[in-house]
Amino acid sequence: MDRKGLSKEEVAAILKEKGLKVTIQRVLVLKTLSACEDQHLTAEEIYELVKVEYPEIGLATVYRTIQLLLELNLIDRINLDDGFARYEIGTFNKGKARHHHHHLICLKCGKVASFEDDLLEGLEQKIQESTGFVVSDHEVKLYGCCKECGGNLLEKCSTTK
Amino acid sequence: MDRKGLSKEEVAAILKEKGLKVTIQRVLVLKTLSACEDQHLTAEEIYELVKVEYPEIGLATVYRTIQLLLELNLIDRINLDDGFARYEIGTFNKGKARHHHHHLICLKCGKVASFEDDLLEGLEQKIQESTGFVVSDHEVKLYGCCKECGGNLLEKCSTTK
DNA sequence: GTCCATGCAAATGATTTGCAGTATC
DNA sequence: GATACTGCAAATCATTTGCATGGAC
Repeated sequence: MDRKGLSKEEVAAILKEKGLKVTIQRVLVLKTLSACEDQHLTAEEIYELVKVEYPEIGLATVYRTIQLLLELNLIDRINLDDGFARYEIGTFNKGKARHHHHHLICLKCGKVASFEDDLLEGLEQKIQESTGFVVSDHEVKLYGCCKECGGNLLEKCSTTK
Repeated sequence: MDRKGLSKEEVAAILKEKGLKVTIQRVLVLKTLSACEDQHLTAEEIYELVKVEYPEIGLATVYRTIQLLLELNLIDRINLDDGFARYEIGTFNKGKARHHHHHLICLKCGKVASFEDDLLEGLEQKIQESTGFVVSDHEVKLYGCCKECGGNLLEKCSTTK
């Protein structure tokens, strides 16, 4: 649990910098998201993880904290159409308009990998010229079959999200 | 309401071809989606539209029909993160793996425009080479500001979804 | 000490489901 | 005529909210 990600002190500093009151609950939620930055956690999962260190926390607080962190652009919301919203820590890109992560979703095992790339720079330009729509951000989901599943969609394997 | 899209007969033929029992409710749901192909309707909106022609229909039937049409790949689900799932008639591309529509979402007026394009052909190749992930489909959302809103995100205007 | 944040329980709201009646094939 | 589909009402379940208490500054 304490293997990687930001320390409590670093997380507290971020909250303070954003003008937020620093509470144990907020620190732990953000620290958990930071430690699990490759995991796309649901609110319920965050709740369970934080409870390990601080069993008194309520689920409603987790939801309220998530809401707050979203508004501050500290975290991103992802929707994998399985009935849960999922969250991951933001990219902290300096200055520029916020960019979401992009995701590779394996249709066989359900695994989700993130990747970071300004894939669509040329496209945004093209769209703007042809439609007048000015693109400020994009979100991309790629569906297919991961290496471990062998690129073959016909077999079955276990699910990890 | 009867302006464009498929006729009842055409819709009935599609259902029959898929091996489904042809009922008034199914015909009207699919016909409505076809008539509003540029509108990204919610289940509730479909319900209201079908009720005009067939007031006895129940909301549960609309949901069950949508589910069915999704499984048959006749329609696509889109999520604009506003708490509703939205639906649009599929692209009917012959043979090939299914491709979602892509969407331009105006952050100012909320308008959503669709566009169809194999934007990411090169990228899919690149990803496959570097990660072993075989991409079979992609979904892209572009956020920004539409022509009518003047590409300036600071003003306000009415919302149409 | 003030005011905001929290925990609990109750409310909300989109979507799903059970069941008895009804329509399609 | 058998079976699958429908409508209604009740159930579900993620998320939100009201309110009294507790904690951060």
